[in-house]
Amino acid sequence: MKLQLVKQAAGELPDFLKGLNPEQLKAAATTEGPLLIIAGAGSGKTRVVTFRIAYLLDKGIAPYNILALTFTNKAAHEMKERIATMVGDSTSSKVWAGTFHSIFARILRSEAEHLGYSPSFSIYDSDDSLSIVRAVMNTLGVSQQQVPPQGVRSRISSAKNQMIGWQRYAAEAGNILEKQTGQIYEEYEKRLRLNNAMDFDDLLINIINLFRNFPEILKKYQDRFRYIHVDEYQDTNRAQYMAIKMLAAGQHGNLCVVGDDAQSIYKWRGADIRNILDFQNDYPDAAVVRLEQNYRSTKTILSAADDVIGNNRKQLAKKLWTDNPQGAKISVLPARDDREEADMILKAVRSEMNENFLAPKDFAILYRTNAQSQALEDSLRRAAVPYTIVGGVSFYKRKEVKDTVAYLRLLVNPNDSESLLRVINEPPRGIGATSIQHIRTFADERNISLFEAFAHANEITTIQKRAAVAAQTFTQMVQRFIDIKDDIPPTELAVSFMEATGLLRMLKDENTEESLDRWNNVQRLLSNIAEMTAREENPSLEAFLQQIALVSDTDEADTTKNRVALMTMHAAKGLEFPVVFIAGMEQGLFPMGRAENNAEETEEERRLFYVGITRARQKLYLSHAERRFRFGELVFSQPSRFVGEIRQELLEVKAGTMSFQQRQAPPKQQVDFKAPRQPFFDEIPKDDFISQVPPKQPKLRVGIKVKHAQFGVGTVQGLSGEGSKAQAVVYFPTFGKKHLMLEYAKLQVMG
DNA sequence: ATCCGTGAGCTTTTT
DNA sequence: GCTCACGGAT
Repeated sequence: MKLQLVKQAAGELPDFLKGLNPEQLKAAATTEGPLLIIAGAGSGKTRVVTFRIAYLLDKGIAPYNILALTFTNKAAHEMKERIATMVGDSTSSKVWAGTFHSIFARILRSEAEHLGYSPSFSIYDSDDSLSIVRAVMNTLGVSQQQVPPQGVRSRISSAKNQMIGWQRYAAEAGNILEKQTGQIYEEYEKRLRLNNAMDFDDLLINIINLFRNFPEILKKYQDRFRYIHVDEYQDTNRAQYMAIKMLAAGQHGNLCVVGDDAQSIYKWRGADIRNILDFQNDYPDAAVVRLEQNYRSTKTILSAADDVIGNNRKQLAKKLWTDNPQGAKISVLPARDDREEADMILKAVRSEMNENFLAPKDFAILYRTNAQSQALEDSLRRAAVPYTIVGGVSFYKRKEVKDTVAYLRLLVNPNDSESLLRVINEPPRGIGATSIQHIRTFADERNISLFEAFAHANEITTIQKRAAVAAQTFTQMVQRFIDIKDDIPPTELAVSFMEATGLLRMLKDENTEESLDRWNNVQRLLSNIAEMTAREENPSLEAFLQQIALVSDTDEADTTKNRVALMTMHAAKGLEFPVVFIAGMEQGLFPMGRAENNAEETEEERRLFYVGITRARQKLYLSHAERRFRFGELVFSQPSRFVGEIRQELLEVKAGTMSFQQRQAPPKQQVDFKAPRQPFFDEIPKDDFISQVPPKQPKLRVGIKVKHAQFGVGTVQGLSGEGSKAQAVVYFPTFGKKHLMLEYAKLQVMG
């Protein structure tokens, strides 16, 4: 009966939908009204959503009537690409597909004036917002020693995600800490406003404010977005939930959400799993489709995932199954320490490559924290196995890149005082903290922006003439570029502006390996602008800045290259690999220490493990170390309880130097912390070690070559003073003559 | 203003 | 083990 219905429907459906299974087909073809797709790991979720959109287009729905919201740029790109292969580039590119933040930023930019922002508002990332919190704390006289700024920032952010403004936050503040946070919150918000800037949270909140206060604008977007898709719905927070609800409340309101409650791993960032659990309450007439057939993994891997997630309580009913073969058992690799763990993984990679004809790109090594990548990298590098780190320290977080971005922001948004302060002494312009303080007071008194105050520095009696001249010279330089901003192409503008700032010159003149690296990074950013100019229809510096504010390195990871991928399990969501390693399966690390005694957090960690397991198609390895370096200290730990949640017959322990059984049975000899420690790694013989300690005072003479940490190699030209007053005059080819205090400057005598 | 050493905090995870 | 703010010294 049901099958017949499907068949009937299928008769009218375009051919390309025929490759779908009945559930997938239902999900793709139910285009009207609210729809909840509960999509288990590896059940073809992305495929279904892209087919659904292709189907809508095929039915004649205009591409700009379709909205698809994702969490990462990567997911959005992938979706667009897949749609493009089905309907062509020109149609696909008109579909509104992007991250919450980028789509909302785009809308906000065209509606900015309604909310009192200018369209060229700056977008602050979490580092920027942290430094504003710090600055605010300084002006309010709150000690950063007593109140960690990081904590303040996260309290503010989580308040914003729950749409609690500073007024309400302050009113409801119970303890001193909250009252203090409330004050900082207020000042923080005011400063962002003055700077014509939004943080990530504002991009969501301001959309809601816009829709709330301007019904006609809301209606415009409700009419535009007739078909709304939300990916990873389980990860939406309160604000995202509200925004979606408002958009879908219009006369069209065809809302399709896709998610898997078992893969909710962003609670810490404000994700509210209730949003998906309660979808059917919010939309009583919602259709529900469960995608339960897994096309990705072996039976073994799926059973393990099932064993693990079964220990969580709150779940939507679903049962994943697969037609795939049973597959190999899951290997457990017990190691003595993190280095041995890395070596065991390396060994396994090599033998898998040889035995199963796999290439580096078929492997992923996943871990809980980025810090774990170090040992793994070392191992792979030594063995010359090509690898790539996904995520990690972002290109856009490097100082010189942030400085360049700040310069460019200043160009499009001179009100952006944070950016001004960031770059004012980069290169040094002789405007010190005291002068800046006075200029700031001047700005506050006249209620003008810091930039304007800088421009009128000559009227400020409290600062030195030299500083005033420097301040004005700087603003005049920036102003010259602001004046021609719209008359010349963005790339040309950016390049000549950056030349004029002196930043490039400074880096070049420093002429060290690091500074040339930095110079290159600035150039790379500039060439990104050129790239965008070539790609976009009407390129602008504003658009470029908005775009880079919202991309992460995870999005840029080049998976096309044939390399072993290293990343956190969070970064791995949505990906799949034939062979997956999960490293660091230890109590205190995974689950994290703080989660161990907290049921909810343990459940979230468990979901993260579930995500990790289900990335694997054919083979899964779990490794753990008995001890590892954390915070520069050797830490001992037990194997993770999560490993024990997988039924024994699915596991196979690869004996390392010690067998798993030995450590699982209560060891006869508990590790005695007072006992002399086992030699760790290849211990350095004592004599060698001592000989490496440099003598307290290097024996310097005139004419000898020395090495300085910053200036490099130079020649000693003179010596003076004794004991703590001892000084040397050293000539460095690239830096010239330097007077150095021997007590501080650690000079190495060159052999 | 700039350079250096010190000590605290950091490691969850990201748009 | 690393990074960053801070303080002391020049």
